[in-house]
Parts: sequence; structure tokens; C-alpha cells
Amino acid sequence: MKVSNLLIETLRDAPGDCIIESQKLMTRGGYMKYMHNGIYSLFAPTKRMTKKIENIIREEMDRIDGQEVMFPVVMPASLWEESGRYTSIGSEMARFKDRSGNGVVLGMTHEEAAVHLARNTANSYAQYPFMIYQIQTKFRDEPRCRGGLIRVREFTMKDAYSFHTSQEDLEKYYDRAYVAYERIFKRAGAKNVIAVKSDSGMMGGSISHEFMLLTDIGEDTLAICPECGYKANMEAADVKVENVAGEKEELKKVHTPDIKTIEDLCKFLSIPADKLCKAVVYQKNLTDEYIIVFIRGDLDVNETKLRNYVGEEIHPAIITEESGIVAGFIGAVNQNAKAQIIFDKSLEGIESTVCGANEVDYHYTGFNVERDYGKVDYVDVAKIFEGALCPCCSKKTITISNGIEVGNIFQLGTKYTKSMNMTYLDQNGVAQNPIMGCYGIGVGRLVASICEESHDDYGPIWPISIAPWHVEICNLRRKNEEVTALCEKLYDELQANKVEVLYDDRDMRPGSMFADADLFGIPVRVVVSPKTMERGVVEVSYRDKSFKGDIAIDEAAEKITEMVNELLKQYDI
RNA sequence: CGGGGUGUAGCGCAGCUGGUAGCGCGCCUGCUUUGGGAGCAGGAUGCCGGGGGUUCAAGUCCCUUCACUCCGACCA
Repeated sequence: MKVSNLLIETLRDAPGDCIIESQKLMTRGGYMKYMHNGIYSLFAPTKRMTKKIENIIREEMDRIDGQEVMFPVVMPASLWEESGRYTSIGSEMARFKDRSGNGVVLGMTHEEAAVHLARNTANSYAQYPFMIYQIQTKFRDEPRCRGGLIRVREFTMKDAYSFHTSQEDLEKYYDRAYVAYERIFKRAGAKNVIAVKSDSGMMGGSISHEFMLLTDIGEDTLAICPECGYKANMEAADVKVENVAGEKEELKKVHTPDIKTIEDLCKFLSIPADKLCKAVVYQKNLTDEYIIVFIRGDLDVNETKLRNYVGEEIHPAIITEESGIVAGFIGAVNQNAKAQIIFDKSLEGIESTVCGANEVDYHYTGFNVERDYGKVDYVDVAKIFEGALCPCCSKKTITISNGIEVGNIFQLGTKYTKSMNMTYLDQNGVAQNPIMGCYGIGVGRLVASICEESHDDYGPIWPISIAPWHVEICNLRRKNEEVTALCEKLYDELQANKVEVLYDDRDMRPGSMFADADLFGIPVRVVVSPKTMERGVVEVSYRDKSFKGDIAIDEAAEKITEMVNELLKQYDI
């Protein structure tokens, strides 16, 4: 490709609303064009990269016996009513009516379509297991897009669905998918990707992992134990605490005038926060029913875990006078408010703590949960924190990092096959619901994430496995016939060697051409100028600065081809 | 959905107490230049987000609406 034929615009300055580096650099480099909130067109270099990533994904999916299929973008509402998600999913799913007034939706995920495709075909146990996948556009009406291609409303995604006749078989396959994912990210040149235990959210199912590219700008928060390798999304991280039991004390009501916060109470009573019992109040979205969570004073509530336990959507409570809840003095003793009461595991085994007295300006000291409230089932709804005990190896090692979710894998179980009535006959002629797994990767997000982890001040540094071109030739003196002739010759020879070449044949000053080359991020740069010709060489350098040197003109094509093949080999695993 | 901010040329922005629409980059033409975003000369580009109002006069003041954006909420 000659740059003079390329539709592209590079910018000296990024638009002011770019937040993160990858977005700035990719906007400046002319990789995508903003059209609408969370909706972008991709220019040719980006499309070339996503195509390469898609091909890596295809190879790896095929390697684990996947078959590529294609689901529709527009699906009838009735299909989604079968699974129950037509109502359970909120406004992130786009819905509209077709000309005959029938409800239709834009696909934001394709479990329903996968079941629809397979359910009348795979009716014997002998046809299992199988995996179907597609690479396609998804539309999700995200409430808030950000970070260029990191979080958008319309995007390309690989989604795969596997079907099994036993949980063991699903688990075996899940492990293969896990390995395939590691290979995909490695081959795409993403260096810092880790798999973490995750919350299954609206997908349902039990076990799931997210593949996270570690970066400070990541929207997800991860809890990692460097000792034993425990890794979990903070949303899903179990919390383990160590309590010193202490002594039982007498329950005593104390006057605590205007002491409403944990901080104030600590000061007032001169005791640390972990000796207190904090109350956090939520409400169920549908019924407004109150939920009071009692938790050790130094900890916070993990709303995702609480939501999963309660089994429905919740929000922080608005406490009204009629509720009977005494804000600032909420306690478990004499708690008469109509509310679901939950005790966090962090209070288990504490003999004596402090809680509100449900009366303005009073707290109880010496509160013992079992003695003064009754027997309770402790539930883990606490939020993990830096320096917390690792739930796996029990050392105080937990570190908190940020990451971008670039892929995920789920064990779905029979949620969809049951609700959508998909069955097969087993060896005994008994109808069974197949067990499903699903596996997703966001292609555009992966490109942006790789840019985020691999760039310098001047532009992206693309791994050669996904770079839009392998080599860029910079013609520093277009008007010089010898220089231009050599460039053209190299361009032809390299392409004949199956090297992908971007040839900057524009008549422009070297400074601008180099600046653009940095923005293009092509791994190997070849500079041809009157100076290099005087020396009888071309100048070759790597975008990541790991190499720079001269190569004699007559062996240039051959040597550069070797270098490219050598670089490509690193990703050939 | 809650709270801030911003809408002026392709991009980045200025435009105060109302009085002829501006600057830098980019783009086009010409000449000179040529190893890290060149210089000079000339040129093109604007429903000042939309609607309404106040005024002799509105990019500027008032009302309203829309869009974008940031922080939350939310999110396979």
C-alpha cells in the first residue's frame, strides 16, 4: 500500500475529549473516526489489524474443534422471551418494531440464537459435544461509552457456545478454551493478560473467568495474591478475615450524642474500627424493601456479592422516617424495622462489638451477635482491599490492580437449554437438557488495549502479528529519481517475498514523515534518502527501538524479509 | 438516572462590560527548503448546536431544547 493512496488523516493534536493514551494516539494516527456516541468507523489500518486478530481467533477456535457459524443481527423478541431475557435485560438491548409491528431486537449476545440453531438438530447424545462460534457485530446501548474503542456501543465480538452432556465434559472443554484464550492473547502480542475468577452477572451460570489486560486505566478492579496466584475480579473476590475473639462483655447502652459515623464512634470510644459493627442499608429496586447489612466497621459492602445473595437488583437505600430505621444509630438489638437483615462473615466469632441502639444518640457496647440477636447465617458480602488476607493461602498479600476485560469464559449450565426447551435423548432414551459454556472476546477492544500497553509518546508500537503492515518504507526525497527508484524496487521485491509493506511515497519533509511513521506504529522501518544512497545502504530500524542499522542496498530485500520472518516467528507458538 | 463542564472552520482554541467572525495547526497555489511535525507570499473553508426572547444591534444577555463530555450509578 502506498500512503499516497491511503485514506487517512494524522493529527498533530488529539481532540480535547480524549482521555487515555491509546485513544489519543489512535485518533491522531487516523485509526478510527468518531461518528456518534460509542460508534466509530475504522480506517484501513485498523481493519487490517482486526482482521489479523480475527484470524488468530479462528485458528485457535478451530484448534479446539470449534465450527464457525453466523447468527443474525436482528432477532425476534419472541426468541428472547423464551429465555426470559427480553424482560430481564434493561435498556442496553436495542428493541424496535419491524414493518408488520412485530418486536425485534439487535443482538447483544447470542445464547438464544445458539440454542435456536442447535436445539432441533442435536437431538442425540451421540452428537455431543460440539462448539459453534461466530465473529460478528454486536450492539449494546451502553449507558456510558469511554476510551475510544475500549468501551463502545457497536463492536465486533467473537462469541462461542459449547454444548455438553455432562458437567465433567463441560469442565474439560472449559479448560481447553482457557488454554486457547491464553494462546490467542499471546499470539496477538498482548503481554499482560491474566485470567481472573469473575462474577457471572446477567449471563447466569456458576464458574467464570475474565481475561484481563493489566493497565492502570482499566475499569475493572482485581484482587491478586502474588504468593499463591489467587486472582479474582474484586466483584467476585471472597473475603477472609481473622478475628480475635476477645472477651464476652455485658450489653450496655451508652449515650453517644450526635455520633453517627464509624470515624466519630472510634474517636468517641477510643477503639479501632474493626471493633465496631457497621450497618449499611440497601433497598430492592422492585419492591423498595430494605436490606440492612451488618459488617465489621473497617470493611465495606461488595454490592455485587450482596446482589447475588439477595437475588435481585438493589441500590443504596433512601431512609425515610416511616421506615423505622434510625440512620446513624442502626443496630441489630431491638431492630424493629421491616427489613431483611444480613450479617457479614466478618462478624463471625467476635464475642463483643459495638452497634447502634436504634435510638437517636445511643449505641450498645458489648454486643454479642448470637446472645443478643440470635443464631444467624453469616454471609460473605464484604469488599476485598489492598493488604487483605488471601482467601486462598490466608497470607496478608492481596494487591489491588486494574485491568481491561478483553475476554471471558463462562460455564452456563442449563439456564438456556432448560428455559428454551432444548433436549437430547441420552443412552437410556431419556430427554436431557444439554449443558452449555460460552466464550467471548472483544476484537476492537483488544486492539485498543494492546495500544494502551504498547506505545510511546509518539505512537503505538504494534506487535508484528497484528500490525497493519510488517514494514514501512520512508522515501525521504520523493523528487530524487534514484531514491524513488530504489524505494519502488524494494517495495516490489518485499511484496514478492510476501512481506506486507506500507510505502510512504509522499513528497513531504522528513520530520513529518517520521512523525507519521511513529503514529502508524509499523514494526520495521526502512529509510531511503540521498544520504543512505551515498553510503550504499538503506537504514533499518524497529519501532520498539530494539534495533537500528544499515543494510547494503543489494541485499536489502532479502535481509529485511529475513528480519520480518524472524519477528513473526516469535508469535508462531 | 444524579452532579459538574462544553458546544465558534477538518483539529486545537480565543472572542471581556453587546457594535464588521478571529488565531494556531491542517487544506489549496507558487517559490525557496529537505534526517524528527520548514520559511515566505497568496488562497479556500463558518446556520458561533437548535428554537424563542430582550435590544437599533446578540457568538456575547435571558428562557428553552438538543448534543457531546467528565465524575458517579449501571455494565456478558
